[in-house]
Amino acid sequence: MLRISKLTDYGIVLLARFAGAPRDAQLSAREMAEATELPLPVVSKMLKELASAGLLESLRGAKGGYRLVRTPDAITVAEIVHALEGPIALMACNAGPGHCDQEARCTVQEPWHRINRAVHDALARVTLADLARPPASAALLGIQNTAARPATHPNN
Amino acid sequence: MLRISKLTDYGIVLLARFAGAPRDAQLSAREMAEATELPLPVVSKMLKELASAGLLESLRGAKGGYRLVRTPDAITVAEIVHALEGPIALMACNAGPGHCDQEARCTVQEPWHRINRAVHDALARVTLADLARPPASAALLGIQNTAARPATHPNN
DNA sequence: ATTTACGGCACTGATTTGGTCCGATATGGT
DNA sequence: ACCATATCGGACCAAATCAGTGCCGTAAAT
Repeated sequence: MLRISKLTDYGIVLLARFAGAPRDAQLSAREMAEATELPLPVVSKMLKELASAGLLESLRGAKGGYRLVRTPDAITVAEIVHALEGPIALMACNAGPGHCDQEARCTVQEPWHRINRAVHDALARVTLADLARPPASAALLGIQNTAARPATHPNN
Repeated sequence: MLRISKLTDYGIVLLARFAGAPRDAQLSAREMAEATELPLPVVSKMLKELASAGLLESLRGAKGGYRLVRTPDAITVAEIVHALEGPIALMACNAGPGHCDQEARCTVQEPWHRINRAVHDALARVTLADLARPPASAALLGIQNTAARPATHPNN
């Protein structure tokens, strides 16, 4: 299914909420759990990971919480995914040499690297600020295909 | 890690070999297993799946085997991935409505759909013919590459 | 009839995912 | 000083998925 894990998804949703909050807002795990209606332990876990990945800054003790280290427009989805799931690598060989025992006789590596790069770029073109922006203004984004095809799904 | 499963990878490698073979070549599971040095049961399993997905045609009985139904340039990587892993959906909500219980209050759906589409397009722009076309011109020689394997390959 | 090879399915072990819990530590308030 | 509130950093577990194997049936060629 080629999917991003549920936990990573949660992480992104959480970050998007930070991005949507007032600048430098500081939010606790509890607050975030309430806002998203996700179980507190999960929220807590993800916030920890995001903090240790350097995307959030943690403030301990009473009145503690987390806040964004950088501005939302300086954080890309590619970065977040990389922080939570490791390198964006569709195939093992995209994560670096030595991951694939077919390396020697594999005939498809090079095109595959191009595909991987294209996927990475697609994720890198969207920032956290874009995710926090309400639906209506989405057309302002640099990606052009929004208006034309709202109806049909890209699945298939 | 955002990865395509190993089995799907195998499937693609197998298809690429079909694409690299002479037009309408018919290859058995055993031949493919030898060529790729993958275990026969695995190869067999994947070929079955590819056949039932309609990408390969199977010919039963002695001297049986598989062959491509369409020409390599008419089969996209997106299609193959879809056939083997289901819809290309980075997030649950990309696979259709009802998959995500956050749907109501989720603020990031729309941008995410665009990302998903971009990824899909990246996969759709590469065809099996592209994968079968190795680094240089050796493709014209056909199947003999088991014996005349290129000594070096481009890395990264 | 025998051999070769696909078709379908069930099954297993290993890994990953999704989620929980707990003790330790840091901070603010009284 | 003390306590309540938070994060920190693990370990931990069940469930799902992945990767791979095996078996039996059926179809075609010789």
